[in-house]
Amino acid sequence: MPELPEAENIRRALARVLTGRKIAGVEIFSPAMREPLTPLAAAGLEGTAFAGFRRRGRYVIADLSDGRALLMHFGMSGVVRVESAKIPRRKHEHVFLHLDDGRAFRFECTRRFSVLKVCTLPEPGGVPAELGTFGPEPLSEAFNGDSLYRASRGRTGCVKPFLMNNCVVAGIGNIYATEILFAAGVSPLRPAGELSQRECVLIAAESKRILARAIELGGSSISDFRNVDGREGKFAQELEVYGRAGLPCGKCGSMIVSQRIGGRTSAFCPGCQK
DNA sequence: AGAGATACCTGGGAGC
DNA sequence: TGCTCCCAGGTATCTC
Repeated sequence: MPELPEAENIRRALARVLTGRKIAGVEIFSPAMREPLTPLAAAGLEGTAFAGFRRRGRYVIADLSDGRALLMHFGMSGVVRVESAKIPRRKHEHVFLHLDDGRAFRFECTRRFSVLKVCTLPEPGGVPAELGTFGPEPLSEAFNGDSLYRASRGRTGCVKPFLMNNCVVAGIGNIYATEILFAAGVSPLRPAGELSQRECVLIAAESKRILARAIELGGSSISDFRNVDGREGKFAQELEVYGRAGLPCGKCGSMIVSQRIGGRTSAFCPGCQK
């Protein structure tokens, strides 16, 4: 499903094919999503152009020529395509933003966990209010072992939900949190506040390495910008523990176990992760 | 403030 | 075969 690396690849692809392109019309087919789509139709988007594309965590922010922004989140099944509006609508395509060249920005979401909404920005280049509490970007210098160590002090909850908290670091989801903690050799059950500084340095470093690698591999799967479903990204082949419960660990041979932590399925290797 | 539970939604798979 | 049940996922919102 789309996580940060997939959102980054979607951002890059949209920037390539949509920057400068004008919206000619809005067509909504099924308004019910995480937030209703109906306001999109009344937002007066006709005639505005896509000025640029940014990303914050798993959100992609499309800056519009009128100073507003189109905020998008892909939930767990969101897919965007830019192709002819004449291609018959797929079952779960909920909205078309018609473009001035006969194509459409087509938003598909099977499980309706996605977000697509128009936002005002607090200042030019700022982020919509709902993203204001987000912590640092994992690939930025602001996120490092020291910052993670400081943020974790006093936290009694498990490290895995801590790492998945957008306010701590933006955009790390279940799959990548699982893989990062395996690579760092840290059990997902460890209380965040008990991590050593050295472990925080390792977790931050592995976060950057794994996310950068996944962005690199995700890029190749969407070259034609048709199918941006994260499940088809090549990083899936490099997962070491996620989805491998019951199978032997590739490093030590121990059985990978699965446990619900913070309401999420978590796979880890009891031999490698302490 | 922080932690945990829950609702939202659909398709796919397991089990009967 | 068809039915029911459960699970997957991120986030907002609720309670404690």
